[in-house]
Amino acid sequence: MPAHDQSTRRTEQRRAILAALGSADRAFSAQELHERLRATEHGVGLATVYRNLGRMAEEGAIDAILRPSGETAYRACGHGHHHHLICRECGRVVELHDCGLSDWSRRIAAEHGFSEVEHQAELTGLCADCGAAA
Amino acid sequence: MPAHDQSTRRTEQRRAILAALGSADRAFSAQELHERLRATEHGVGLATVYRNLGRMAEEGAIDAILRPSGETAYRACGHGHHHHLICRECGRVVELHDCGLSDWSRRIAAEHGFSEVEHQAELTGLCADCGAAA
DNA sequence: GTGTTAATGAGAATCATTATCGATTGTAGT
DNA sequence: ACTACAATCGATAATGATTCTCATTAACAC
Ligand SMILES: [Mn+2]
Ligand SMILES: [Mn+2]
Ligand SMILES: [Zn+2]
Ligand SMILES: [Zn+2]
Repeated sequence: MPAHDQSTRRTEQRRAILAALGSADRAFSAQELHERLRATEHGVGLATVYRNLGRMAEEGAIDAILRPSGETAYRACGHGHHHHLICRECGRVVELHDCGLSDWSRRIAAEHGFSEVEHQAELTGLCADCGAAA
Repeated sequence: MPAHDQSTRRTEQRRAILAALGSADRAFSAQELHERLRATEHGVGLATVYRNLGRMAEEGAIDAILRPSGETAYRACGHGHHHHLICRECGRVVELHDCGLSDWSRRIAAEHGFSEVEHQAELTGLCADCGAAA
């Protein structure tokens, strides 16, 4: 009488992580999220934060953003192909569902005999608020 | 009578590092470069490899490429603004001095009230050789 | 409820990168 | 060529992020 089921379980920790990401408009690293979760509620173990972020990312539920420092940050984004416009001061993230690279990418790939080409792009700058700090 | 000079010294190690980078068409991480240098010649200390790559990168002498894993790889590139087309199989790097993002970047920035916007983009795929491995 | 087993969490282990600091060495000056 | 000295090197310790271990907990199908 084996309980045969390998589906994903709805744990309290995962709910907390998703909730934290969902309410923010910026991306958080595992460390940052762990810290933030420690305060509120009952906290979530660091390993659990890493595990869930990693899983959710490969399931496509959230987006992984690689910071210039090399750390990975995560954000609950809308679906479909898009890029990010990130404020390098406050971290605010704007989703860009209007991708202007497809044509360029395709053309370059052909010119150099490359196949199965993927592209990755990101814009960084100062958002309206942070840019006001003249 | 102090020897007042803070210029960059021409050390044997730096020459070796530059030579190794210059002969390759792919990017190397500090670890990889250290390993490669260990075989040939008299080898260079790991810390020295890190120091010099870091320095050369911020001096603009070489390019730093952030891999998806988070490690930083370096390559001796041509000057001026450009992007990279990288084979995800063999690591070959093609410099793209034809940047097709300026317009898109500018427009997006204006639309969202961002200023001082920089863009970063990279194409990955299979080069002609690696794509032949049907 | 009970059983099965995915999920958790405290802490050890990895791995890349950085910091130490005494030993070298490039160089301007003589 | 000889000196003086700061820049550089290199062996190694330290850091920091991420992953692994494994005993304990808790979803959830029956
Ligand atoms: Mn996104
Ligand atoms: Mn380059
Ligand atoms: Zn901002
Ligand atoms: Zn290739």
